[in-house]
Amino acid sequence: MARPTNTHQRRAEIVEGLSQAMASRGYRAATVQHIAKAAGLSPGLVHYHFKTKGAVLLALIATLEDRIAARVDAAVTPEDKLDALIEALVGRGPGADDAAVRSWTLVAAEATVDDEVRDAFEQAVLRLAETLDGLVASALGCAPDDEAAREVSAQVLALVHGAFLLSAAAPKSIVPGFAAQGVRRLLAAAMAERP
Amino acid sequence: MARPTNTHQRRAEIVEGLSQAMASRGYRAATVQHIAKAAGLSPGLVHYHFKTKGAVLLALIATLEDRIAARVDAAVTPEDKLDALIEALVGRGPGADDAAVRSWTLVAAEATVDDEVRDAFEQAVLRLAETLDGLVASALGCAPDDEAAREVSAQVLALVHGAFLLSAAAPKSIVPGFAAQGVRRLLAAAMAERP
Amino acid sequence: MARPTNTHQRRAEIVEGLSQAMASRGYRAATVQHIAKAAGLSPGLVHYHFKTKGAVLLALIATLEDRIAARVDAAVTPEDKLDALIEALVGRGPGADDAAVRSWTLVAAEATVDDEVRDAFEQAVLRLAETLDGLVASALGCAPDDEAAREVSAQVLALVHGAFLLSAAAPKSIVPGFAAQGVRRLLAAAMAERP
Amino acid sequence: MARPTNTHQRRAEIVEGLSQAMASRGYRAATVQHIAKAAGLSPGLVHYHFKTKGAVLLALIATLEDRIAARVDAAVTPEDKLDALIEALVGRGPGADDAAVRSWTLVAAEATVDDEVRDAFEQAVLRLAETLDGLVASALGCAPDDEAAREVSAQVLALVHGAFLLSAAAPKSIVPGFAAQGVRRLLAAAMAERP
DNA sequence: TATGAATGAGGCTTCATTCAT
DNA sequence: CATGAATGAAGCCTCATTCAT
Repeated sequence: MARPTNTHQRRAEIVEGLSQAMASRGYRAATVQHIAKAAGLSPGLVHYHFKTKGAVLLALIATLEDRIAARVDAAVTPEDKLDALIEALVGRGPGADDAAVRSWTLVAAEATVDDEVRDAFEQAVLRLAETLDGLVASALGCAPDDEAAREVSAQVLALVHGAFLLSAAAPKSIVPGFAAQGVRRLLAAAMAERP
Repeated sequence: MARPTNTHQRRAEIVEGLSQAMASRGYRAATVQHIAKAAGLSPGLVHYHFKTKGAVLLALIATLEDRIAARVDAAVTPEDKLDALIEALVGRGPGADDAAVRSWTLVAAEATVDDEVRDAFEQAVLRLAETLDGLVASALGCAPDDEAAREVSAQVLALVHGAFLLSAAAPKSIVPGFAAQGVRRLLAAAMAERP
Repeated sequence: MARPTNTHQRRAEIVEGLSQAMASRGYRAATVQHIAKAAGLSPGLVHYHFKTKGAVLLALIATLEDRIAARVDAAVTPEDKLDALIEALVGRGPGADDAAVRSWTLVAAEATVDDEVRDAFEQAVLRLAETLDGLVASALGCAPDDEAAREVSAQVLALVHGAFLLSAAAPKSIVPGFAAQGVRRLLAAAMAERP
Repeated sequence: MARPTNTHQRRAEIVEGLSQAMASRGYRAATVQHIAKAAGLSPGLVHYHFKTKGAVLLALIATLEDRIAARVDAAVTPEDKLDALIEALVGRGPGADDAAVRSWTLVAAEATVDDEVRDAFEQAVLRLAETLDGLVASALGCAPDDEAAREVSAQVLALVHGAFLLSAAAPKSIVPGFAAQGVRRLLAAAMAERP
């Protein structure tokens, strides 16, 4: 009798709309109008499905994290998983989504400044870091909670985030592929340090 | 007779005001009122000295770059200069200015999204990178335009930027000092690669 | 065969929903969503049964008036009827309905400002006043259209409405029971004035 | 050097604008646009001088209370003061301001529904009630904190508020002057009750 | 009848910028 | 140079109402 609900679908569309809008103008400048237009919806509908614009951003964080995790899960060996995680964060390889990677960085920037966003982003990063710890430990041949593994893991995370930030903010300062190579260097040095 | 111009001083105060205001709220949310209040001035005066809010941001980029360069210049040996550059970007060591480092990251985020800011930020980064190239080359014992040196230099830059981004956006994901150690690892690995 | 119409029931539920919603937020802030939720219905259904939100308010006025009249009718002697009327308007006694009394005052407030509501509210008040005229006249022992009776009646009405308005808007300014006593005073004074 | 401040004057104009706008449409329907237009100002300026629309309402409460108190103060004998207070609340006599009296009732209605407004309105009513206590006590020839005096005072307040509410919401139900006579009746009855 | 998604007008508020003083 | 009031465009959000199902 009643209409079938399409809330799930619509919410996904709106989140995608934010991602598109953010990618080209940043979060603050991405107006609800922009989001709606990018999703092919009316502005009012955005607020029908999300209480506030901020709520869309939180949903986007969850979506991006899921997408990254999915790419890691799809890989089989630890080496492939490590590559997949890096590629997902740097935006290369199959399944690359430029808007998504740009959004991730812009979310980080917003997290710098908004408490609620920081909390959500931090949790997502910590979950990714945990995954990364295991992959790095496997590469180094040590336990996942080994201190060295965690340090390298954090450095890899920083390198990768910085690489994308610079690639977006100062494109001429980077060269394609340098991030992946940097990760290899970090791992190599850590290996060499081991007794 | 005419009172001495204080334009230079005022502009510096306004730029510093933006840095303060940005540090706690980001560029977009830092209103001209906030800038003026942080500088102890009236809002109208901001526009007397700068045509637009964007112009203040461009001035801030120049100021931040100068400050970093000054810290590098103050160091004597190449090793010290390298440390100084890293510390300046990560916000540690003497002369550390939390607002300045936060501002630098937030400028990077804005550069991601605003063409004019990107141009200015990119130029600044390229100049810093050039300096860094030399320091890295010196550490590796090769020519400054050696490809390996430039790659490592870019990786260092990425690592450092990422470290600060994460320290601000997901503080729990990082550990103090991990960035400096990461830089050492990158250099060590690069050394090891050399024939 | 055709399913039995439940329109009557539904309309009553919606009107009651408005009363509930108004009681806690006022008429303007009571959204159709609130009304529907309070009635346990969907928003669309409100507009299926009522053309506009204003139409629900008009129906509420009629309902409230009926309810007051019913309490008066249920009483037997003129004295009891008078008490019943006052208690109904002040919201005490058996059958008291806090939401209903609050709604009545809020309807009065809306009547102050909306022509259509004023017309409906005025008619209802005039009918109640007519009843009250008779009861007061009976108490005073004079004809229902005696000028003194009508004046006292109007004063009683004003006292009672003001009592409830203040009890809702400035609760600390009133004491329970003071309104009923005030009515007695008005009647006593009027009695004393008679030759 | 700087411009002389006109904040005080502007705030008063805005408050008066709200009073005008409210008088004809109620508080909720009085938009900031309406307020600004009634005051001959631009909408943005309203928010330059008041943080929110609600803040203007709070300022209006204070203004209305002051105005009433001023009329009472201007009278000399207690009898005159009592008359002045009643006339001020019912909106008759010299200094009558229809918009102000309508606003007072509409403020009461809003107080019914908004906590912050209720607090402010309640305080204002309590201060007026205290004044009224004294005047009634003087009329009855008893102490101002005599219980009877306070009861009568509250009844007078209720009668007067109700009278105005009805005069605005159901004009046909009232007759000019009935409120003042009602007050006299309340006082007369209270006198008669005294031993 | 009933549902709940969808629309679009309009409300409150913010803010870069201008300008009279 | 300096102040701070003033403007107006634009943003986020709400909500009565409509409509496909």
